[in-house]
Amino acid sequence: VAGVSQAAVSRAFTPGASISKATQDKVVGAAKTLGYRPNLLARSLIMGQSGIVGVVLGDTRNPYFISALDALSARFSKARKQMLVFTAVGAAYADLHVEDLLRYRVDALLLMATALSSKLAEQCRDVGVPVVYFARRPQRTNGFVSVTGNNKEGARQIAAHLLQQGYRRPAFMAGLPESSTSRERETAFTAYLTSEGVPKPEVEVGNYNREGATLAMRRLLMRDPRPDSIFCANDYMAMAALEVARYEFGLKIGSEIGIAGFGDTAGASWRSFDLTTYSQPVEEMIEAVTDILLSVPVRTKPAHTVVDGVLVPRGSTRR
Amino acid sequence: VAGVSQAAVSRAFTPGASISKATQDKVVGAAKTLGYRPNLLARSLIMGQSGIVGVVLGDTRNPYFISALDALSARFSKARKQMLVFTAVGAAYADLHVEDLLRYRVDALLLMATALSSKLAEQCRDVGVPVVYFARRPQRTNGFVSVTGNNKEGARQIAAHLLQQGYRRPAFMAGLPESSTSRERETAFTAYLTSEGVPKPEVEVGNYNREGATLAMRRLLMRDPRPDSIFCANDYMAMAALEVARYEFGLKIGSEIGIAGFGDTAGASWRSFDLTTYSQPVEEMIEAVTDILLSVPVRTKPAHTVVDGVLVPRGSTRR
DNA sequence: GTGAAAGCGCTAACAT
DNA sequence: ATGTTAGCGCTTTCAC
Repeated sequence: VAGVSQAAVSRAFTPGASISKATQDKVVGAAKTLGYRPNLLARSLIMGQSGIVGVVLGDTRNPYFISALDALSARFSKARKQMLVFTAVGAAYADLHVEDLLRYRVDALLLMATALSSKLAEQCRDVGVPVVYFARRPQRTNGFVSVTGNNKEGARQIAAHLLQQGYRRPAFMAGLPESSTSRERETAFTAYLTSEGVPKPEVEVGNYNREGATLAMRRLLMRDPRPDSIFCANDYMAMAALEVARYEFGLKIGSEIGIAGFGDTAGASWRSFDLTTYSQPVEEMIEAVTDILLSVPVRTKPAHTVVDGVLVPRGSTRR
Repeated sequence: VAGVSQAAVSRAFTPGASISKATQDKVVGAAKTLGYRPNLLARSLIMGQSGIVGVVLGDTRNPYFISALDALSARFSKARKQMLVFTAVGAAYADLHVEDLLRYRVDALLLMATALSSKLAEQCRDVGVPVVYFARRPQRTNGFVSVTGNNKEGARQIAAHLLQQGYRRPAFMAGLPESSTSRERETAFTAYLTSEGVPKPEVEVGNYNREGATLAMRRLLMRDPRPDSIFCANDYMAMAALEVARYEFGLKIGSEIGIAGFGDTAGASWRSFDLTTYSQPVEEMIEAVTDILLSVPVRTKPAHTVVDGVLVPRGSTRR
């Protein structure tokens, strides 16, 4: 090295360490000329924590999760945390990727729009790796943490809005039938309708993707009697549904068929869609996630954070 | 441990190591009951390579890069490589994030739709970390590798297509003026037009985002004489431009105004847009990237890989 | 085919 | 405020 001991170098790169300005400058100067950078892998080894959070992203088509990733990256880079990212689209469970992430000794796991088998989830807990679910809830609640939008309230408000606009035969397009998100939205939607004396809505499954939503919408519009409005479990499917109604069935959106989504995702506000929806505030939700993740040792936060959104009425449900 | 030495355990988890089936089974069995997983951080320390590739994503709004990330993740998880991901939207350079990535001893760097200051780029080379540019080209070509779509050929074909459809006053909407991608598309577009005796196209800058594209489109459509067709530097801006023309200016897309994009990104084929574009085959481009990244020590690949696309004519330029 | 010992680059406790 | 020493969990010669 250039003049000092190994330990001094370590201290020079540790923010609150006891070191004199003089030696600190010497070390930093030498580092600059040598192109030296502390090896954080080695630091992780001894410190027992890596500064890395594992992220598994289950749905990349939906721009909502991308903006969430974006917000997450911004917050993490401020906190000097890194993200080890996987996208696990097709797979039902994120297990495979999580197995790898665990080997890299991630400090925590964030599951966005995906779930974990309960076996592996328990293993994570045993190893002491906290697991946070984003926009999804774990099957068993024991000791896992989740951050979601307000699915129940949102679905309720959409239902109320549809009835108030004069729609009498609302239908529901589900996402992935096994996802907690879709189920919660469906249940609350149906509950409100029946409480108002409206018959149980027709349901088709769109699998949260475009092709599924297109097929599901065709099936819904060919039913007899035809639904006069559709609540789709997310905006992404709603946009596909809207195009089917407009371009394949020649329906006037709003007056002849009402369409609502969920999330107020990028695209919903575009003129081509002008989609009624219930917002899921990304920034707020990500803040809740990072609050949990960055205070890893502490666990004072409530197990399930539900972030309220707001009804965003637009042209797609205007009669 | 459960019966054997430390070295044996290591060999049990190293695919091609010399170990008997019997001890291997013993070790794996013990590992399972203990919940043991090899610590890849420690392995990285001694092996001198981490198995991690640093990815900096410069444009998350454009779904093209998301699908690229998706494809990348799929290929990497097969090769048991990890991705340390940052999104660096606002920033002109990815330097800040790269600095952090270097400390984690990433084996390679992938810059998607973003660039690096030449100072840091040189440092990467000095440390022996290969830098791959995706959909962007480095300023200085020395020893850096890039994978791009065929910007020149694509822009040329778009220009030819517009003229052939009978448009006589094409304009260009640039992305980020400093990005190589936008510049290449503009240059080739202009070159073809002038070679055909058409006056130099009007140009406005849309900054690759929706707000910028909306403003740029308004400016273009208020020019006198008004352009009769617009080539936008990517699909994402083209979709915004199309909505401005259709909903704000009441123009019939295709007959009254031609609009073309670049990339054949998600959304371009939707009925609402039906956008003429030149494709950038994600899978092929990502394959080129992974070929380079996964053969790290070797460097036989050409420095700049250009992946051909194909003209996708759609309704937005049909007169 | 297996075990012993050394060392990857760092931090932490202790001594100075 | 600084240097010394030990050790984080692994892979790797080198014996056996």
